[in-house]
Amino acid sequence: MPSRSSSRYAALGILTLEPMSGYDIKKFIETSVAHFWRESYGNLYPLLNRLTDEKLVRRRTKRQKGKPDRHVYSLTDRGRAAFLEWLGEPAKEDAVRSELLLKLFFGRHLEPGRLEAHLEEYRVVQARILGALRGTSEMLEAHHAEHPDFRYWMLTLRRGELVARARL
Amino acid sequence: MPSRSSSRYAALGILTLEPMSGYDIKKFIETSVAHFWRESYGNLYPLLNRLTDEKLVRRRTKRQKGKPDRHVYSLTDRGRAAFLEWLGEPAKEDAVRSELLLKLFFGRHLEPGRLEAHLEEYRVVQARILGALRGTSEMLEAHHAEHPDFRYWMLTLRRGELVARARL
DNA sequence: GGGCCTATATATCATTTCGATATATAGCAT
DNA sequence: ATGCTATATATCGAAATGATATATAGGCCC
Repeated sequence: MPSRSSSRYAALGILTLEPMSGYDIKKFIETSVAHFWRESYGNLYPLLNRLTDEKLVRRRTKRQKGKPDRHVYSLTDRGRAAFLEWLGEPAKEDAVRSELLLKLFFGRHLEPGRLEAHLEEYRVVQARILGALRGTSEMLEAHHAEHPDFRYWMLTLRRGELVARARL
Repeated sequence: MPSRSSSRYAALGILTLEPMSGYDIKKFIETSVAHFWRESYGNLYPLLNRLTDEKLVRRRTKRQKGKPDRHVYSLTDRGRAAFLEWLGEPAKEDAVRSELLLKLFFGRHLEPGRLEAHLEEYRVVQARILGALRGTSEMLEAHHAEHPDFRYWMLTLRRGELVARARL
């Protein structure tokens, strides 16, 4: 088993778009794939160091006054190859962990009102996410015509919300 | 922030049903909530030790010939109280990480056939999960009439599969 | 009856990941 | 003046994963 985590490929994939700093990568994730992918700094920064050691990315350091040095990472040929190889392999099953469903599962122990409150809150969160995503996708349509895939995820999430509504 | 992981409450919740060993808990998870919750032994065993130290569960050891000692854990009053408190709190957002969607996101780099192959594989997996779940729920309906909640998740998953089909 | 697989049962280990916190400053708003 | 937000990296403990080790009973297959 390679056991290489998919975090690394997420980072490499994002670097196919353009060279970025760790901070940029995090920002990019939050404004595009946040609804199905998350990264923490505590994961990202050590990861970028490892990728640099393995020569999958190249680091260039820019000194800045006031702020810490800015490390800009760009993909190497080896990095691109590794990314493409991963991309072609079948996707691993998602590691799902839904606290909401867990609470529903134990709903018998809950006084009736609470359960509905949990569900309602979930619905609100879903609606908020949907709204945010709609905003992003509109922006992307305006700026990046080259990503026709994007509608897939919007569809996915919209259906996700329908599911949430139906559950109520 | 309490930062208490929900793993502990999953374990406590399962122990509200009856006293069990770590092995039993794992088995229970696999045959009931597997489609939205997973636990590994590497997490579960240390967790049970911690819960014992915190007096949220009580451990009784039964010697067995051939097999290792069997540790049966039962919920204490404090454990039950902690579980109920957690149950009443709003559910945290799910930590989603979908490798499939990530690969779709970078689908531009993929030769056309591959993308469909990923999706098709996903659909097959979804169908398999659905089948397994149907089996479990039928069994539960026969044996445990006290859990009317169960239909929720079956609905949830069935819709999940519809979403997957729609995505294709 | 020998070999193999599955189930029972706990434990540990390296690696990943999360979540929180620390540090430092520029710029904007109140 | 004060505080908030954005920029930017880094580290730490705790939690979680996935793999592996150990040991044996019982069933199945040929």
